[in-house]
Amino acid sequence: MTEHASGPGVRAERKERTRQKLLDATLHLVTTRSLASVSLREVARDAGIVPTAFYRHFDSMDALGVELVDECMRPLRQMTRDARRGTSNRGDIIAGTVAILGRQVREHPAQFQFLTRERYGGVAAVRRAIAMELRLFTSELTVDLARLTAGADWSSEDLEMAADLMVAAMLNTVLQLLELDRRHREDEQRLLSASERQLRLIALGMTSWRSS
Amino acid sequence: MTEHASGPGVRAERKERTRQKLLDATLHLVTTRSLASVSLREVARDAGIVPTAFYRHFDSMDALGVELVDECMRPLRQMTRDARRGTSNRGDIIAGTVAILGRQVREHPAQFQFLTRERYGGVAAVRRAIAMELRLFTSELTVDLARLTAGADWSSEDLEMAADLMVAAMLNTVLQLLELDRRHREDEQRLLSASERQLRLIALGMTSWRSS
DNA sequence: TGTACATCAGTGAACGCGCGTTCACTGATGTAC
DNA sequence: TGTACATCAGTGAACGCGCGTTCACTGATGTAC
Repeated sequence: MTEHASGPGVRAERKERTRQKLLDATLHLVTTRSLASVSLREVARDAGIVPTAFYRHFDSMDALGVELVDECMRPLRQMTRDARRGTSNRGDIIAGTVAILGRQVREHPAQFQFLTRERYGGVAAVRRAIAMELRLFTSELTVDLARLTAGADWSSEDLEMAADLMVAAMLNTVLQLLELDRRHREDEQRLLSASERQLRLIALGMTSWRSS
Repeated sequence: MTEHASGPGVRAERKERTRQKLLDATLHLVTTRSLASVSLREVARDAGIVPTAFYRHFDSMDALGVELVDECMRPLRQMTRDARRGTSNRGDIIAGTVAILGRQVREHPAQFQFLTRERYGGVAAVRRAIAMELRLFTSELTVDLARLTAGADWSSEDLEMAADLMVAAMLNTVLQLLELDRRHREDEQRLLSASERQLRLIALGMTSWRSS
């Protein structure tokens, strides 16, 4: 095998490039419509291959959708990592997190569009994949909150409740950001400011929780 | 015209019944898939008429979808009215509201399913109709909050921010309720309890807002 | 290095199917006198 | 009340279209010797 000595080889490289073209074409098509209404033939056409060649890469559009979830989750995971790093350096966790959220949505609108639209969309396998990733995201935030509230006798149930609320608030912000993305960008700061105050409101509630 | 003297007439009654059958059939089909993937022929078949007769009632599936939004909004509007009535009588607004939310979702799962799934679904006209209704819902809650916080110098912007957060939290609860609806109902109370604590956490934050 | 064979991404014809929409129609219900 | 005509919800045949999927194929790339 040439591959072991000198890399993936020309054929493997080309295959990977086509595969990526299929994913990109689908992501592009799905910004204006739902995944369920995008056909295999459309995707193949936009990727520049014949419909039958699609099967060299994915078993079905559903399978492609699941792969696309994984790819679109990368900005979200990056966001978590960035937020963690920012936390250890500066003081204001909330301002930093919201800024990162805004930047990620601005830079990867299609990915967030896909995730939020298909979260309750028509393809069950895609729904499940997104739900799993979001559960992971919430449980990570729960752990972060546990660290931040150490000593204030929070039950794990209440920590999860608070994390869930924060994730809901952030997802709501993402949806609002995506909605205005198509009209006027000037409102972005207003939205991010509201998002920041929402998280601050929750944090403020947490300082009084149980101790009130 | 017989109608003016003795009511809608046999023909009009039958037409209305068929129209309702079309809406019901669509609502039923849409509990497992997205509206965009439901065909006119399927709906007609389930309603017991020939595909071409569909056009006697709606111009297209999109038009039917918009009508369906209106119909599905009724439980939500009822919820708002019930919550208001409960507020004036008893003391604990939050517990009452969450109980009403749980009851409405339990009694009208298909309607909530449709609204939450199509909120960011593939049909633009339906998305717009739902967005309009939810904006109305949030603005009504903003007014309620203004009444409750009278004297605590809240800006209208902050009131809207808080109302938006509460609506996001409640929608998140609705989505979670619908997810478990298909598995085990025993968790319903656990979810509603978490939802109640989330709203309480926000309310707690509001009491310290600005005054902190 | 050169040759003979294997692999496999992409091709193109073909299929049967359900779709939305058109059209001329039927026959029960409604209206006018 | 009885009759003649109008309305219109629902019928059924027909259309052209894009769909997912099958199949045998081509020819460039990879492998073995």
